[in-house]
Amino acid sequence: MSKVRVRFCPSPTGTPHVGLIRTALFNWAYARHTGGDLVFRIEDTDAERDSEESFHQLLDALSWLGITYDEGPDIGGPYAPYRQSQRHDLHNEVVAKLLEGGYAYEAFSTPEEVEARHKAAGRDPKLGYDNFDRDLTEEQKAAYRAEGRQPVLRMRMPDEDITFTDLIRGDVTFPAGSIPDYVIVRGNGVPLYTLVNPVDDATQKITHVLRGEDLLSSTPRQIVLFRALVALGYADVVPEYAHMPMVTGEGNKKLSKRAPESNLFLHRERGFLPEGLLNYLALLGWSIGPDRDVFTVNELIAAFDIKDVTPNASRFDLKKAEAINADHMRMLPLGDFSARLVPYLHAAGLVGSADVRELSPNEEQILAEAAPLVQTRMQLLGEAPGMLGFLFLGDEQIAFDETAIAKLPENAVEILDAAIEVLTGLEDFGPDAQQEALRAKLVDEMGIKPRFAFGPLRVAVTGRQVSPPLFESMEILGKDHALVRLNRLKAALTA
RNA sequence: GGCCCCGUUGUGUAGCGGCCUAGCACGCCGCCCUCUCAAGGCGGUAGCGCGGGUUCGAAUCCCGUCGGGGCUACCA
Repeated sequence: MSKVRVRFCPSPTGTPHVGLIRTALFNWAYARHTGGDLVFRIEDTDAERDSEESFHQLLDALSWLGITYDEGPDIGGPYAPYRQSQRHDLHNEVVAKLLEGGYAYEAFSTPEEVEARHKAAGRDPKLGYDNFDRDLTEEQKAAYRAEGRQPVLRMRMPDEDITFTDLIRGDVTFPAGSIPDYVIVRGNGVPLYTLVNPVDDATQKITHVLRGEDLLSSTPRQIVLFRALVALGYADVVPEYAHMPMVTGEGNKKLSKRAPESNLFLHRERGFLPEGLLNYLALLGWSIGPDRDVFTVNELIAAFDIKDVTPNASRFDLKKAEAINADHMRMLPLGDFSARLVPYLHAAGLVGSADVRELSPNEEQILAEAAPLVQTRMQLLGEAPGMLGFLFLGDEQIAFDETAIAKLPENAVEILDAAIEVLTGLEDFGPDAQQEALRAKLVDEMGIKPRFAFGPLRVAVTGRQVSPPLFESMEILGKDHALVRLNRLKAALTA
């Protein structure tokens, strides 16, 4: 069997969408699994909507996720160019051949005329194009031209059922006559996606077209075109097709570009790990095995087969995505985990650089000691500033959370006083020593329940109700700063 | 309207005629652990859309039906 060649061919409009990325992921996983090639092609055929910014976002997205391709606009390859807008000569050449061979023809009818004919014949006016111009004589065409009409080019659909075997869904048949002759070139001479996509797939020797279900119904059209391309020598064979289920949002509507959870970069900003997001996305329509849903990229590649993808649409569930991401955070070696927190801490203004290697010795030390405290307490890297901010801020910068203050016990000041006294006298400021001493005083002697005894200290030190473990946190801050903070809350409460 | 696709707990899935009194994960609820929150442990909640067949036996096969989705552009 010849080498698998798949492609990912987005049009550069808007910011990358998770559904789009899932398509890229499955193409990539299939290529890597089979030892084939992934072609990255930009379908910038629609000058109105396409943007260079969007193109760069696509590159950014793939690079962030580690979805590597073997040929593409930025790295070249044997079937260059990889931007559709640069392949017009080829497209025009094919168009000429298609016309010449009678596979396509010029059509002059306006939509209004088509509709009028349907009505006149008592048919549903919404039926679509009626193949009226199929056999126009040269005289008729000349007459239309004399009126100043610019013809579109339409593919001549055969009067027969079209069946293909979808790798995910099995045999799919479209009855003869259910698809009208469709437009491949606009009146202004610009070719459409319907032409250009199969032509590029053919000339770039794509063997498997793995794409979204929304394109399922355009497949018979493309197969007809492909057959013509084979006859004309542009293609070797009609590729295999697989239509992946849609990713839906609330309700069951397809996830709109508007929905925040569709925006890939928003997930990155919130602190998804690429491997976590990839893992979750792979779960949308695929599973690695009966009792498992967390896996590495390499495990995905080893196990992935497009045939195992389910045909039913799946809903994007942020909660589950975050849970999967949390698992990946815990799988990270500590050093790696720490390093990945840095950009988020930096974005919040807590450290001087987004690069671990450029942290100050002090920042580096705090991070090294604090990271293990929070690795099981976070689902997203973006939670780091909230969780660890108090360690990087000065004592005076700690803002006491209002609801945290409100929940403090009546005798908070008394507790703080006792704690200050106990801690001041401590030689060993390690967490065990702190705990032992504080428990003896607050819990055993004063008879306060642990959760109330330590609450005020937590608020004093971190400003919040929820934080990393208290004693370890105070150890990182050091005795002096811890005491300053305890006194500071006491002052605030007695003021 | 026409054509096509899809239908297992709230969500994602496993299931491929008997292993299913339907498994796993997320979610949700409870308990344990516990300095908070997590993590971890234990337990609970909830499903084969419906109706007919075929079969000794159906979530699994067939038909119908209902429901959801996609396409139906000189967008991609």
